[in-house]
Amino acid sequence: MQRPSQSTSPGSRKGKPVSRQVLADHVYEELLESLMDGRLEPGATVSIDGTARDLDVSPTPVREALARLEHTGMVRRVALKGYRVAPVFTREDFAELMEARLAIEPVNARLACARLTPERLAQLEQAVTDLKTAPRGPSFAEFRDYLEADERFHRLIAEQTGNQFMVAAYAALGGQVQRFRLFGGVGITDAENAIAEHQAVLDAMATGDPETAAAAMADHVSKVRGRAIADAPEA
Amino acid sequence: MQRPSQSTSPGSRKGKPVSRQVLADHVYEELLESLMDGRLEPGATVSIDGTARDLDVSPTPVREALARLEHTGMVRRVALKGYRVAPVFTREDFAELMEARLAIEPVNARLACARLTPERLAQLEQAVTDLKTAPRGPSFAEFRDYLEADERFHRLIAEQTGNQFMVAAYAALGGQVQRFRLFGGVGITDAENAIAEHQAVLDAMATGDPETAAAAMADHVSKVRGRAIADAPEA
DNA sequence: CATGTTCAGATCCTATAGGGCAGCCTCCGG
DNA sequence: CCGGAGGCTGCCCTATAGGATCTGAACATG
Repeated sequence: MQRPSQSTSPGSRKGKPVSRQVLADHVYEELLESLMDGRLEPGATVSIDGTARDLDVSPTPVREALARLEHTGMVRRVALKGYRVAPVFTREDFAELMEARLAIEPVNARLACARLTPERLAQLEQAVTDLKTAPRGPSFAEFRDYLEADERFHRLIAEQTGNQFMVAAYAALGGQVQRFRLFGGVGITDAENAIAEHQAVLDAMATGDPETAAAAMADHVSKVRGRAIADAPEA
Repeated sequence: MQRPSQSTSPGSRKGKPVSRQVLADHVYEELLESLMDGRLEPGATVSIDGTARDLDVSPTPVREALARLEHTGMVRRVALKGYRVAPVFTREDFAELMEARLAIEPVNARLACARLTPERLAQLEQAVTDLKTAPRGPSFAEFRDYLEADERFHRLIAEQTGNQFMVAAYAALGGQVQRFRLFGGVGITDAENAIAEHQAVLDAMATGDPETAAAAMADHVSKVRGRAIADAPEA
């Protein structure tokens, strides 16, 4: 067994026991990254045994990781048939996703605004800065950082609400957004507009006016929806 | 192995292949019911091996079922330590939960109102009727049906939005509500008021006015919050 | 009495084995 | 040429075994 067998070195006595991981956690993260990066295309089957061979583990941790992933909507499971990557978004799916974001994200912005600390504000500013400086080339590897910064901005706002349930509700949506941008045919042609809208949200939150922040977020999500529909006229 | 070995009888040729289940599904439902019913109290450890012995299965399906349950927030996992039932709600947790419901459920009511069919309306009416007729005795077994009808009413509205993401967002909250009512010290002292508010939501939806329905739902959730805080003054 | 140590049981975690089912390919008879 | 039977392979699902780790209690020691 190639178990890491952590802390066999007798020297580091006070080695941080921070959230020790097990194989299933690594498999989960590996699969999640593959899904986010697009290495696993929509509709592709995710074989338990095959994944286990690829990652050089037994099927048991893979099964556990996939059971968790199923709840995120990234993969779907059919009993006795196996797992497969969730199919591509239709335009209706995208409309539903944006409808849900419109219901949740402005509320997040309002709540986050009320309990904003300088430290958290700095994190948001960093995200917007990363958004501006990230390369936006045509290949995926080139705008990977852009998407990551985008998602981070929204996730930070959700976390800053301090409301665990709003975080959970957003998490049920957040992963889907990035996946859609990979496979929905919508690239980042809207980068300039999106950056300006993110900046507007950030400014409103820095000002400290919750209603303005909520309005800015609603405006952003609404415009993202409009641009995506315009960019991807096909099904 | 006591595998069901479905359709070994040669007679039934076209036996319906209705969503074949596996052991992990049964274990999942069994654990979920135990959690909802309160047989598993908050903070109690859920041993993988022990549960496997109780249900007379091997630990593998139990592990898969618990991995799914973890994502619902009903149980928490610590690596190399095991699973335990999520702790009791604090008053802050409850306030957060109601805040999240206030953000989501009125939107659900508005969306559901727009695409209401007679059949779906009948389902909602049935839920309200069940709410009125369900016994409301002091013991859990007596108001189990009441809680079930309550949860069903809200879930139906979420499903009637036709928006899979709103359903997912609500599902992240729905289970928590029932659990809180079991352990939060709040019984169903508010039954009469709650029934009237549900009826108001139903009437508004039947009328077909989305904004009135949303307002009625917001009013209901808001008042539930107020009553719960009044009923449970302790931590 | 307080404190550190040891040990045993329970538990988690992973690997491996085997049963059963579905799809695919080949082969053969019409 | 074509359709079906049969074998083969891959996969899912569950059980079982064994190593690693944690917990709690008994016990020794200052």
